[in-house]
Amino acid sequence: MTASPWLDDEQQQTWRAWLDVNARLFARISRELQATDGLSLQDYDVLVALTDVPDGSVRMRDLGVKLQWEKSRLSKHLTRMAARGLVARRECYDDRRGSFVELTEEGLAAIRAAAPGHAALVREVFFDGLSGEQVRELGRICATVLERLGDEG
Amino acid sequence: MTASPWLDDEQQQTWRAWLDVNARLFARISRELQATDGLSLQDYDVLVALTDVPDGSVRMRDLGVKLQWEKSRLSKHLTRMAARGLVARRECYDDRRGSFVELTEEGLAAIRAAAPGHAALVREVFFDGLSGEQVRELGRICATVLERLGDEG
DNA sequence: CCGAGATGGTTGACACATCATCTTTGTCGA
DNA sequence: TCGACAAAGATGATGTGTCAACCATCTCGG
Repeated sequence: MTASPWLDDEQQQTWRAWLDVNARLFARISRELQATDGLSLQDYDVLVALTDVPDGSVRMRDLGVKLQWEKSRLSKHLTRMAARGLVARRECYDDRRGSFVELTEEGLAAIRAAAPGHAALVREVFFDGLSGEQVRELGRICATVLERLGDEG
Repeated sequence: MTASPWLDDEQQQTWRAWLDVNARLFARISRELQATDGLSLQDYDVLVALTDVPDGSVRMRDLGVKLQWEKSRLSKHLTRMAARGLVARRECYDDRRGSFVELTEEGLAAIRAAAPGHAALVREVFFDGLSGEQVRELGRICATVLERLGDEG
């Protein structure tokens, strides 16, 4: 903290490239997913999280932890998804404050339809240009930064 | 396209880590900037773009190209920023459809106040954990992906 | 058992992004 | 020069994220 706070040229350049890649990657994938499957990237994340558990049913609270979403964000997004029939809410009898979210038939169909195209796109724009060693290095880099960000985001 | 569209385990893991890093990094930096300087990351980007030019005055159109923002996004954001006194609009006499945006004293003061802390935070959570070689490799990776994304985002 | 505080979830106000559409103005070829 | 088309920017509708406040319920120490 005593030294200059500034980034050197190389860092500056890398940082801008990082931001740029992310913005474009996100925009591209998100637009594609919306156009071909009618899902937002956030819908996709929720559906994936729900298919990750055996019976497709999770407590809101746990879903929030898993996705690292604020509770109000989760609540509102699920309301919208429920209105579209992709998920359903179920009461929680153990803890009457709580509630479960479960995958509907429609939601399952949607994620099944979207997943292959999504994965293919990610490969096409991201992984197909990188060597195995680059992918490993990138994995290490991300792990390092995640560590520095701490357990709380 | 004939092969399986899926990602292998290593790719899967790296992809999730990448998404996670981005979400958290963005959240952290954005929250910090808002809390300490009252600026959103988007405000910051606009102000940086304006300080990049000698007289702190740019055509909307050029600003849009530089930031890669949709024109309506730019228009609305600048309206909000102008209402807060960070920027001002000026007429364009060459092309009467157009308009200029210029940095105000307040805007300049805001970016000057915010920049050091922002840069320090980026270094702290991002670069300080990485070796020079990792930074260079990351730069190459970003460049590759940017290329694959094409000139249009 | 009770009351203070923590927790789960929803809601309202507002910041922000996107899409479609509109107005004004510029451009360029017939 | 005029008329079609493109470009610059603003705007309204809608979807989404954040923050703060809220209600209901749970938990736990006294």
